[in-house]
Amino acid sequence: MSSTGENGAAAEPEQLAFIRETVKRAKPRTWRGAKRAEHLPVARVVVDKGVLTIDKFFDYEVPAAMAEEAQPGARVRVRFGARVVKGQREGGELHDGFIVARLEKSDFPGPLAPLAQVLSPEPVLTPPLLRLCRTVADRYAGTLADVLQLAVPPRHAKAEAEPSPPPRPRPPEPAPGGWSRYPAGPDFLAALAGGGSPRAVWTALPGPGWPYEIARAVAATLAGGRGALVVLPDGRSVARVDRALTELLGEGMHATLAADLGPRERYRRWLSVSRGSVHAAIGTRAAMFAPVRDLGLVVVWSDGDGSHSDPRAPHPHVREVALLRAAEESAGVLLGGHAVTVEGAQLIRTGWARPLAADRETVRQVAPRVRTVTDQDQHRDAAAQAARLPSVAWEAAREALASGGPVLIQVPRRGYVPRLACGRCRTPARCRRCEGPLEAAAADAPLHCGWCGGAEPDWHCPECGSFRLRAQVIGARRTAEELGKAFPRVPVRTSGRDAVLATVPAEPALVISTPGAEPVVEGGGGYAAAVLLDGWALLSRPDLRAGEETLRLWLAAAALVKPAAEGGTVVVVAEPTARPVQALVRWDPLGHAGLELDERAQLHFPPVSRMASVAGSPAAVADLLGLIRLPSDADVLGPVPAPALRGEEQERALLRVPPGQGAALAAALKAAQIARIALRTPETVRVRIDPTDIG
DNA sequence: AGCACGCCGACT
DNA sequence: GTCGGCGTGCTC
Repeated sequence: MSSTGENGAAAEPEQLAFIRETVKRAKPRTWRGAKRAEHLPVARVVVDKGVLTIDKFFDYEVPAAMAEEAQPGARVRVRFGARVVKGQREGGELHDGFIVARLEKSDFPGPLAPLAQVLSPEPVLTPPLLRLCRTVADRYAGTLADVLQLAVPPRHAKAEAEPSPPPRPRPPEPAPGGWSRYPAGPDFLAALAGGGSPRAVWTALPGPGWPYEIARAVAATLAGGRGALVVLPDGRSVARVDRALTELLGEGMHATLAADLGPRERYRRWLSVSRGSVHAAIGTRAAMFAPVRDLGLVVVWSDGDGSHSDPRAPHPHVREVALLRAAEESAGVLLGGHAVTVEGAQLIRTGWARPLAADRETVRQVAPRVRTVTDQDQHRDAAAQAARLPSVAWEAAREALASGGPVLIQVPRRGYVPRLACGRCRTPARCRRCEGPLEAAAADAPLHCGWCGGAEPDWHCPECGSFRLRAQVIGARRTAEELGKAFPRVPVRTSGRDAVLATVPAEPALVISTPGAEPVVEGGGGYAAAVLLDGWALLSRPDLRAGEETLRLWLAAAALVKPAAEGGTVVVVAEPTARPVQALVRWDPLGHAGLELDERAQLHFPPVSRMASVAGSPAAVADLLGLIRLPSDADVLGPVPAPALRGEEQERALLRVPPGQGAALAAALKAAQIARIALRTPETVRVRIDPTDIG
């Protein structure tokens, strides 16, 4: 076969793609014997190479032709892994990297290879961004290269060629607005405007005001001559703050770094921040690294939301990155939400942040009335019974619809797949032979075991003897169908995973939503009522955060309901004595977070202790645990069997250290990982600081 | 990761 | 004598 490509017409698409790629990107010359730059001839480079370049910088010679462009922060290509043949350096794979410094001389004893190419002189990796990425990598036992991938967006040449507008003018100091509802609110704004760095854990009042409060905090920071950054958990909340900022400051005063923009627009906006044209940035998770200059304020909204945790290694969390930035860049912090996380409560308790909350009287004025009801309380009405609505919930929904407002029904996610449990006492229905979960292919279909497949024709509950079964959670779709029958002639709208509604009209309707997908009522009036169904399903999840998370989901829904004075009612179907239920009834998220924090402290759980998980094959986990040199008062929990991965047996161990030793734990884990690579141990161990799924 | 260098057993 | 085993170490 010819190697010259005459058979190109028959080539596979991948080959064509490869050819196009190689043709498009000009091959950098070797710069063999080229003159080197006279001034600062050494470029220190962070090479964007996977795990194996264990966090080292490499020095390269700067050819004279690149002396001007090869500035710190610039993207470059370098040859890596070359070999020396007959005194000449040959080959070496091209890798992308960033210049971190220009130096007079290198401390590397051998000869330096020249930079292959300056991809772009744009100084994207600014010193503060580099410092932040280094700090985040250390905090999470990850590599700088991994964090850089999260922090610096891919280059888009056209976007880079466009000039950014001149720096935006500073807005005037805003009036306190909704912040005057919080005793410490006006002072908080004034401190930001005055160049101070106040740090607050903000319990946001229910209602539609919070995006405007965030916008005012941003405006105050800009007015004081500094920059501001806001990170929110999803696109809908970004859009709300985006609108509030535009209303308050006008067009073009902030950059919205949304994920759905396309690479060019995204990079264009990122550059407008990096170049200092725009002083405020908002966005979802990835925006946590936005290179806002002279940062005066970082805002994180709803820091308990799971999407603030980055799924990519080393899994940095928006709140933690925000706190690291605030410390490093002397910025203020606003950690806000309708709920308060345990981490927020801890920041208050240690004195690092101040609580920013309204007094009880104000809360009473704006919060809806909350009632609890157990789901044993069945309604007499046949339709309500079919919809499994307790009578209190049924009445509340009926009255709310009659009053002319929409009613929100929150249903835990699960779809149609029924996981069965005892209809009376909620004990999961299990197979008598293998303890596997019992399932039914359809409602009224015969029972069988989900593990061994055996039939279970005459099940009864081993705990209470009941013969009644029910699906553990009825999904949003089926709830919608059944409620539609229960309330004929009332429109039913659903919002969930696949189709999330941003808003619903302020008219009678049943709005069925999974937690976190609740639409906002147009016009700012709010729902007339909300019914929070199947609370037990949220509360009984085997997760350390189940209580905290349930309260967060409930408060987020309840915050969309009208104040009690305007008839707003929330009915939560759950055991009334449960702590999150109590906290919802009293609308006391801060108190709840404090109690949770006490409990975590007692049990030596995070965030009072710092934890890390190590997962992999039993041999690999044992190997790492044998190598690691942990701080003396560290605990090793496990290893225990974990769910198989691609059919491979897996184990997981948890490492735990007391407060203040998180950095030591991360360092020990990183050292052990490096040692394993050096010893050429084949199987990798997945290390995760602050694991999210601990039962 | 690749890929070379390096120091001990059976072969043309 | 040499070819080659993959242990060990490096990549600017």
